Amino acid sequence: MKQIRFSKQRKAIYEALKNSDSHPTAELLYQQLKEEYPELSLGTVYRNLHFFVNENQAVRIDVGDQVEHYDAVVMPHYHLYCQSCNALIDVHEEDYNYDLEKRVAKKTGYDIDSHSTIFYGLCHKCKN
Amino acid sequence: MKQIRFSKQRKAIYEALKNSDSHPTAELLYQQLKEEYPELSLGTVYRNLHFFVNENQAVRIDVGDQVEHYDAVVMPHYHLYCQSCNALIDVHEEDYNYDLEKRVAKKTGYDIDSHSTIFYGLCHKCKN
DNA sequence: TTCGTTGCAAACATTTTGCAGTTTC
DNA sequence: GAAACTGCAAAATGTTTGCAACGAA
Repeated sequence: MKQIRFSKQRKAIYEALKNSDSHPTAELLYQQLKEEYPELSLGTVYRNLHFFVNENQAVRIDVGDQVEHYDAVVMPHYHLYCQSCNALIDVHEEDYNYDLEKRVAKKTGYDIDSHSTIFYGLCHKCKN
Repeated sequence: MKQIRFSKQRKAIYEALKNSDSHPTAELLYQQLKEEYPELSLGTVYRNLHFFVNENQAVRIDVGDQVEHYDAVVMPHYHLYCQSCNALIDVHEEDYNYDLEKRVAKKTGYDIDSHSTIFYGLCHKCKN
């Protein structure tokens, strides 16, 4: 049984992630945290983000822009990816459809754990 | 107005993609085509896949395994990504929900072009 | 004191790109 | 013949990793 330690880097990375609603990448968190922890390394950010995902303290979101986005909100929800400004935005207004998973599992015979749905389009700013 | 030319490489890549139902990556198509076209280059495969996506002759599917998958079936449909064997499989049994897009567009005020939903779980082989 | 965690830098994997030569129309 | 396309190889990008030093419990 592996012991878990809470380094100040780990705490800081988690706080920064939790306080962000922009679904930041490792690089973004790194840039942001470097001001307060100049000795911080990008590898540490990656390692901790993976650690959080493993511990169910974060989820990874892949929208197809070649970078991993992370979210400390682990409750399943949908996202909009703005094709103009590349923002990744929560969609609170539509409930995550667990029923769809059950229905597809039944119809297909696959075991289904979860699903990810991402909307592509334009955010409020960019639609004008 | 840019003229389009149909090189034998372009035709071969498109045929290979169309005849595959495994949602191949550029690398996979490259390996497969190299037998018949030993001089083929990976860059050409990438360039053509991007070309097809631009021309709406293919779509890119991102499942979070760090590689781009492509599909010559451009009609929107869902996919299952098997977390055990990493296969990417079509889900024909559930209709693509255009209504969801409309509903979310209305509720959120975003312009929505499309959405991607990927189910994560286990395929028939791997669930046993 | 132990061993989990870090910083650093090198390695790795995937995708993109510049350029000279080739092919399509 | 013009310009789109290719092959090649180098560059760019994003992520992972080995290792010695550090630090949390």
